[in-house]
Amino acid sequence: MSISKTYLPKETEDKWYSYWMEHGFFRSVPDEREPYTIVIPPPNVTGVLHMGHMLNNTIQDVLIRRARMKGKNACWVPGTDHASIATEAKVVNMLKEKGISKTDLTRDEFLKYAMEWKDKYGGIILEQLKKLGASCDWDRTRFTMEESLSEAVIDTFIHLYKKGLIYRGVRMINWDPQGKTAVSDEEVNRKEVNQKLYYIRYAIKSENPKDGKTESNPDLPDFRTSGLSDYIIIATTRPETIMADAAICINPNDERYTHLHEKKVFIPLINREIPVILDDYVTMDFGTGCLKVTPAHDLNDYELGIRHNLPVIDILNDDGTLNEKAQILVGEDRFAARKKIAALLETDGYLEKIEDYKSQVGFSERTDAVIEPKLSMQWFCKMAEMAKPALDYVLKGEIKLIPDKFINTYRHWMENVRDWNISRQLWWGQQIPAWYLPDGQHVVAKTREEAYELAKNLKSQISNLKSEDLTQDPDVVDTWFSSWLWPISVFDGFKDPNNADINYYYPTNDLVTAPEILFFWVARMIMAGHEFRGEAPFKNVYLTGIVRDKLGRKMSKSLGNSPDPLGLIDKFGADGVRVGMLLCSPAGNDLMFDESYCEQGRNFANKIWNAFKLVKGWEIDGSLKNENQIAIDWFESRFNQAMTEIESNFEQFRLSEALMATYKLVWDDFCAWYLEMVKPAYQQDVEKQKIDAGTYSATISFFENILKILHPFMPFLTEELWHDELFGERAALDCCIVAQLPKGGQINTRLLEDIEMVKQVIAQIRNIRNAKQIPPKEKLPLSVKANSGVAYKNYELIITKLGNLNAFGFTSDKLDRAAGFMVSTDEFYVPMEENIDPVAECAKLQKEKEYLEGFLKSVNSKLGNERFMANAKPEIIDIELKKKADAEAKLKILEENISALAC
RNA sequence: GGGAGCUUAGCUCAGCUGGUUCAGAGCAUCUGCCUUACAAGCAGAGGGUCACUGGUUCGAACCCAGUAGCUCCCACCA
Repeated sequence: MSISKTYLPKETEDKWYSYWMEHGFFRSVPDEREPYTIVIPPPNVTGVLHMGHMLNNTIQDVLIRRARMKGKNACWVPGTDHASIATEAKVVNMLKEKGISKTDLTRDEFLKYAMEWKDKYGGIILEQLKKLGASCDWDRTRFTMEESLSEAVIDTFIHLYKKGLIYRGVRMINWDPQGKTAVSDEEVNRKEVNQKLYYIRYAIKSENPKDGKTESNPDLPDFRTSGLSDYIIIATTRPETIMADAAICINPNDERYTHLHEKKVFIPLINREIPVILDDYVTMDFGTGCLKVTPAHDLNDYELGIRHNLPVIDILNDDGTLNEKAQILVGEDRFAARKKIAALLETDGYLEKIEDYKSQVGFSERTDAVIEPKLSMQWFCKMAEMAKPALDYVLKGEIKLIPDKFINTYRHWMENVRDWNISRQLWWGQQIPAWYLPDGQHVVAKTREEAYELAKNLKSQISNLKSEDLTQDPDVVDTWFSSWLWPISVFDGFKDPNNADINYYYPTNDLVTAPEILFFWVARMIMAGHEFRGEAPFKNVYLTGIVRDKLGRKMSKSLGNSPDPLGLIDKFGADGVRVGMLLCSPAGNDLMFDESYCEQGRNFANKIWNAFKLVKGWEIDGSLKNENQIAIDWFESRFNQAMTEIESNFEQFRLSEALMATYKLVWDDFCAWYLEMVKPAYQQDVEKQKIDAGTYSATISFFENILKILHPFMPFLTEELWHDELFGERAALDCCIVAQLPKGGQINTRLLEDIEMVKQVIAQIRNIRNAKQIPPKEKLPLSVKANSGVAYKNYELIITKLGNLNAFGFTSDKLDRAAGFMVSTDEFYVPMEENIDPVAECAKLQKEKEYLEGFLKSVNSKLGNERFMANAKPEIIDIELKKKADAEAKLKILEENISALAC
């Protein structure tokens, strides 16, 4: 049979994924084994796979596969999030394209469209995850808006309401005029924006009617010509809100304005009279020291308004246009109005000046619209009480954040947490289970019937209240109010709090997610875990970095700098991409992604494929003796050593280092050294090189173990090779995916050290070839003058083979006419036909000597330092003493050689 | 404005309790090789003022202080 020259991922990936599915390897049901559980951070149901998902899910899959191979009952629960704002926006757009407006539809009609749309386009992302090799238990796929999960949301709402943790209140909220919904503080991105600061004149109401402006004489004074000083100037970035002004505020200590105390002023253009109030909230040295107070459109102004009992005049519609309360520019968008009002003010002489100004403006995370502070009746969830235990889990280490630098951030947030605005003015989501009576009172209940029963018992209940008189709150809850239940709800822990699944799988083990949602999601899951199960929902939270491009920019659709993940898989194979993602993802740091990492991954897959091809081509000759025992013993030790390194890396979630340790073990130790040591030598006269049975079986066994440790990183390639007849007959269920990782074994450190020396000898021989332009095929002789304790005789075969020698001998004398080198204190000579250039040789030795002398000097100064001897740990001193002895021994030999060369 | 973190080779990063011949890895680069598994490869090599300045210490990439640059989080100065 012919084996392809390179590994061809396309021929294996779908095949093995289907095979794993068919044989139920991803399936998990509770049993007597120890569980290992991960719940996926549910991607948006309408989302498509991006690089962040690739990273995140590669990590989860590596963890889950490794747990499976360590004998645990590994369960990875997949699913999607209904993502109310994002999905509703998409559905609204889709309808708009069809010429349907959301406002023309009833709630039920809209939801029907949305559900159809979700069924058609939703969940694509889960199919994409399969291409990556994600070994989720697909039978457990959940959706945050499916019936039982929604029911959990409603039940928890009612539970928290009864407990007094959910309340309704008027609050200044972040209004997204584009999404027409409130968003939480955390969903507002503040960005610095170049703005204008408008200086506007407000006329002061005169006590004396003859002086000018009074209520009865509200004609506009002409500031341009009158030279009147009976006005004050305020600075604002939002001139379009002057019509909503309720007062002008000055600092009571501001001496410039004492004459304004108790005065009133007129709002320009509309000439509404407002008072001048005093509050030391106003900074005297900012702007003009006069602040226009607009309670309806600014949080601080709102609070000022409450303190001073000011009216709230809301001049904006929900879509950001001005309403009739503005009196002028009604119907204009807020930004258009800003420009127009500036022009009006200018025309009428109210505009003193305009300055450039930079300030922070809030943008909606979902729609990127400028957030409008707006007063609104909203539902809130009290946080302080729930935050306390959630903080303790992390501070006490019951939940570990990896990397731990996030603990500080977490603490800061939890200690300063604000109540959570959980209502959203949308239809796509779980509708708030609150019911309003015609008189405005409300009850909270799961169904209309229950609500009616409660309503009937209210004190001030209207006579003849009918069930139909109740109207349910039209809003839905924030998406996070369903996803915070995820680790519990996926196991039906609300509907059936004592079921076998939840008891077995909860708390889950590791959570892999992005630091961006540490508060949105992780913190709240911890709160919910504590509140509803009395237990943390997971033990470790691994926070991945943000995938950025080579230039360090966040990958985004608008920048177009994100590669298509499926395109990458197509190009480099899923295994190659997985390796590529991990190679550039140091724990907890952002990663600068570049395709070349995937290329490296693909090359690695190819390397393994070719190693397989080599071994596959071997034929056993039973009559041959095994002469490779040393190589076999060495690799076994090396393998066991690497296993402990890899294990330790995994324990610390250093996945990229675990991968690198594996990479080097396979590429360097196995392919470049071990296989080269044992592979049958090139023989021209023999038809086909053969191998002895002992070496063959050892190599096969090594290879199989290598496939196992590679599997979590490269599941497809390893499964493909696993089933080759090279490894013998396999039963249908004997798959790499469920193979058990080898247990660690003996590590012969002496042998490992010796082989390191041997490698150096071989490298030096190759160096001589390079330097002297000797072709690799030409065999060379080598003589050893062994001064250290290394038994080179044992390694004669290896050195002869890899150095391509024709003679390997020992000598007690230095050789002339030979290229020499040293490894540790041992001397090696490659006799040469030609004369060695004594000058060059001498220079080389002199250089080495100088280095050693310098080194020895520093060691000696340490050893001669009383304080060092007094303070350093004994083992450090021992090391220094050994350094000294080694250096001295080597120096002695060098000096002899130099004098022998007579230079 | 407040807080956290980062700065080590061209790139991405290790460097764990201050002490191995400690300045490392992978990639990239350069040189030589189409050697019978692999040119997506093999064999070698070069490459660093550990951001800067001081301090502590017998000893500092590592601890401390300051400076510069970058990143992130939080925050209501119109």
